[in-house]
Amino acid sequence: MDGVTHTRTTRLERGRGALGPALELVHTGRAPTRAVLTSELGVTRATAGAVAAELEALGFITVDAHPTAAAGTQGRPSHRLFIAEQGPVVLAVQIHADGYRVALVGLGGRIVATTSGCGTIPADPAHILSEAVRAGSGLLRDSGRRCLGAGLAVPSAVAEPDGEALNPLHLAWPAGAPVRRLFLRALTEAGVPGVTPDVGFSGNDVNLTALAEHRHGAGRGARDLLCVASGHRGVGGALVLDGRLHSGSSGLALEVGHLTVNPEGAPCHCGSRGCLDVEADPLAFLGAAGRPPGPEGSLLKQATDLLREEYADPSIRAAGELLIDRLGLGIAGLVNILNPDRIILGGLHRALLEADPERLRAVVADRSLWGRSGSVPILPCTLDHNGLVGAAELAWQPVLDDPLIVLGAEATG
Amino acid sequence: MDGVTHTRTTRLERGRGALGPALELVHTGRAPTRAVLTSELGVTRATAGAVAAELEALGFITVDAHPTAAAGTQGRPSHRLFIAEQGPVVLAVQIHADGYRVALVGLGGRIVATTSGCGTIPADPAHILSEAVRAGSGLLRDSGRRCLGAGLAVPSAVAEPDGEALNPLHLAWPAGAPVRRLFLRALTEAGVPGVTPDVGFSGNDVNLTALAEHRHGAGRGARDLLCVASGHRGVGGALVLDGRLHSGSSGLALEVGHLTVNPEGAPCHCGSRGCLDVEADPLAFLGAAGRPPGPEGSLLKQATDLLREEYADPSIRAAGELLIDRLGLGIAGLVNILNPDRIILGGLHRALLEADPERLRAVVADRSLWGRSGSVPILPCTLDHNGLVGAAELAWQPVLDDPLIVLGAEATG
DNA sequence: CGTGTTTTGTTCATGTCGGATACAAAGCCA
DNA sequence: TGGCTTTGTATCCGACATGAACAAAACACG
Repeated sequence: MDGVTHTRTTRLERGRGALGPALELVHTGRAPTRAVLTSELGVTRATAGAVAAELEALGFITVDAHPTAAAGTQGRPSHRLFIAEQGPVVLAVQIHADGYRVALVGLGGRIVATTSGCGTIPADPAHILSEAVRAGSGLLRDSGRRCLGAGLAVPSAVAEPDGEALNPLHLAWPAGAPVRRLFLRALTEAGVPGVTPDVGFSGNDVNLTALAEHRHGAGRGARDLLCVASGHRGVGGALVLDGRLHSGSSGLALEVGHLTVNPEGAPCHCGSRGCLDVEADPLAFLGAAGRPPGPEGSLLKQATDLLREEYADPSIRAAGELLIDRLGLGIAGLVNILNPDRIILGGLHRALLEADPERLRAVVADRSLWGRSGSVPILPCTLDHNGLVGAAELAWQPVLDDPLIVLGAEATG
Repeated sequence: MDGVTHTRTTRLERGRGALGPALELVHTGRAPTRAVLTSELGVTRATAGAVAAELEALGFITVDAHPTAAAGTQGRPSHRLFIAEQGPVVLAVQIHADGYRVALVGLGGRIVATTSGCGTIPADPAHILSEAVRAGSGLLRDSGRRCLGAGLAVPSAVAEPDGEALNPLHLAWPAGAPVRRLFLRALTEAGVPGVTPDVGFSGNDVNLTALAEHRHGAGRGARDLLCVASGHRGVGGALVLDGRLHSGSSGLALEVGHLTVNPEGAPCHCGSRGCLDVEADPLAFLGAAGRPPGPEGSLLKQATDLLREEYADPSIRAAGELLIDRLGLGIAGLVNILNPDRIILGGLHRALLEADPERLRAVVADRSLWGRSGSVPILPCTLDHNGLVGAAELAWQPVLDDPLIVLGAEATG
């Protein structure tokens, strides 16, 4: 029927009709049935039916043959749409202080297969990237799935457009390592296919956490989503605007670690004092609690364990409240500048929020300018492996923008 | 029985083809000829020709009948596109501390006619809005132009979605005055037509300055544009992302006045100390210069006159450098958070930049995190009446999004 | 139990929009 | 004057969404 089609994309490219929006609805779990798809897209049943048929033909979804009627509804039951069991995936790689993790991630942010490697990260980024990509390539072979792209998360700000890791914190990597290029080369050498010639995206892990949570977690439905998180050392931030990551003109936006939250605070390597980076990270909490970091477990784990298990201890509680107050001050400043409609917190900050939700919300409300802004919801992150899922989102994005590009790339797993 | 559904326009509305983008190109001066329009839109000559013909039929543009060849070019000379001489306009109103100003603004941000009224602003916003709108209505009658909408600029943060002036600085208005509703009512009573039922938009004046400069001034071509300005008291900010004003989820974004730039500084009404609002506005400069404000001339005028005429005086220079350092600190913080690709300064800050451009750029580069971010261009605003032009942009926006809506509204000036 | 009612899915004719191509027009250059 | 280059236009066609009519699959109710 509808043939091979498709000439050139114009510069007015609107994302090729309703296919892209439809796939995005499926991806974010907002299209459980054809009927919902119809209303969400705002098109006629005819169009939604055609779109669903095309998504099925492309292998993204399956439609149940014999729908069961939901209880208490009238009319003909709508066919349900499922993400295809053996549908395409993307390869996601995350580098962290203790090693790497690789996953195949399907539509809907579903982790299909995952593996990881531990050990100290060598000084040459190419080594660990190659190792991770080879591991991912093995997962791909085993799964028999088609791969549409790959994404990378690193614990560093990533400069656009070249994809250089500017401050690879707590890795032995040189500053400015061209991680995107190295990742691309590793993919090419391992023979990992993709849908576009420039397959392979990279991004700093807090940015990707925000993206993942926006699509599949605590940020669902938010228009302007602010994410603040502290994993190991330092504090990171990210902003999703209208469903797109705002990473600034050169990829360096939301470096929130150097907001001043304690004028008499500790000196920071940025030259100032009392930056969020040194006042509200796990090390700062352990210091305030009078528990110097021990050898076992990451700083984050030590700090969150303390918060979760010993918050009754007055000195721990005092340290927690101190950090909450500092964090709240920083967040209030961000609220005044960005006026997001939701804030989500990860890592240590999630644990702080869960230890005493009211205090943090009160501080933010108190220090942000307008009462209305003070009522912005503050929630904990909810996804596992959200950095990894976020890296996958980067790779999925071109497919969501135009699902038909998969026709151009011939590749099988 | 069937098919009653789907009266409404599709939610996929992409802005009706290439017409909107084409009008926007004309509006921003990037479509001088049909040939340029063709390449800028990325469509075929046939399409661009049809689009230009339609814009001409709608009365937005005129096409010269006998193009003159540009020197040194080969081939058939392209017909030039002009904004129609007697084309439609929008009504722009700006309220400021000393009165109001009204203008008819055509495509391209061209002020076609303007008038103003002086005097103290009465406590009831409805009065001055009515007076201004009546003056604008008179301008419209005299001009004989068709009016497509109206926009309002006020010196206050404006809360969305209701359009309330939260902090009408230096006006006797009550906080929370529903200026959008009052403006709409004044428009209706004066019989000013528009293209949509909810004609009439309002916005804080720094936001609108940013919008105007982005479209027609120093911000042309920037993708992420940050604007910081200080007019009378306090400091305002605004951000344009991808050509759209980012005003936050409730219209309160970029309230940059309460960034801390001097931990030992003066107390601010927000409860903190050393906020940009009280450390880098005209009053702060006059105080630092040892010149208490005099009775004649606005604070802004007194401050900028001092900067422009007496910068050789060491005490004036010292005060200027002090404010530049504080401003630079605040801007550096914003650069770290927003990573814009251009910054423009208005009001006092423009004068500070012009007094010593290198110092400000050096401070920002020094305090922003990455050298690359430090190289962000910092420019002075260039437009006259940029708040007024920005208010007009708000009114033009629906037309730029879909030029065909003018067909639905029957109205003549 | 059969008949309406409601909701969903599909088929087909229609219309709009932009692309592709061929051709015409309007200037340079020799 | 005849190429050469660039721009504008006429015509055809494909892509895609609409709208209406029809078919299908459930429930409601006498």
